[in-house]
Amino acid sequence: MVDAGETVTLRLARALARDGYSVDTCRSGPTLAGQLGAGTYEIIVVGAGTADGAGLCANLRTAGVLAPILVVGRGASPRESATALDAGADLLMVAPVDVDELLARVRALLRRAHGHAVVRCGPVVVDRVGRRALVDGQPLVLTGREYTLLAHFASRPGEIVSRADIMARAWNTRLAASSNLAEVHVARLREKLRSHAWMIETVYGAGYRMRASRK
DNA sequence: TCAATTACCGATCTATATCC
DNA sequence: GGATATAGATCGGTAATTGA
Repeated sequence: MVDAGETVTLRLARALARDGYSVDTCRSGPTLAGQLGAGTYEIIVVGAGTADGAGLCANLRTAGVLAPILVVGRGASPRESATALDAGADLLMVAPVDVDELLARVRALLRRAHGHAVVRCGPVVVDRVGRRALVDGQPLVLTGREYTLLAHFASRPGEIVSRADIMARAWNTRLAASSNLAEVHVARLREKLRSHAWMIETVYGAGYRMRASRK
């Protein structure tokens, strides 16, 4: 999420995080360019406080960024809207933005970009667009962090996921590496998986591995 | 030494009650 | 009826303890 107006950004970012999204924020296009180098994003939201939203869109597209871009404008005229869309924006919303509508637009853009992306790993099914998870067809009630962790594991079955990777994905590495947050949340996730807790296997000294079936 | 578990705390959200 | 205040619930985090 790019926005120079921090108050608005924080409010929307908080709403997105509450909905289970992992959110990075930055205040300008150049800052975003640096962050894009460090990782990939499923969607980019350009806030109303950004000086040149259309220009930023154009730069992102020129740089080869394919992720959907949602631009929040300040009462944009039809001409300004057209400029932003032509520059590479996928959707334009006019501030002030209703948070529920923003979340719905984000989901819609992700649907358009990915289709109904469903990740399956044995009895676990993760709907990445609907942000739901099922085990043996039964819905799992997960918090945002727990969902992020499960989706991350499920998309890498059989692959060792290090704690550093977990921290980077779910916490954007903003916390100290000495924190045992990953352990705590994995434990909570296992608790909710109940009889399927075996699916998250500890790889001593390396991290965790998601297994689709018992050995 | 590393990983798992548990208890506890603070921040935030939500539902309900009260007041104007 | 709408706005505001309050209490309880929930979530995310830290720290301490235990076990392999």
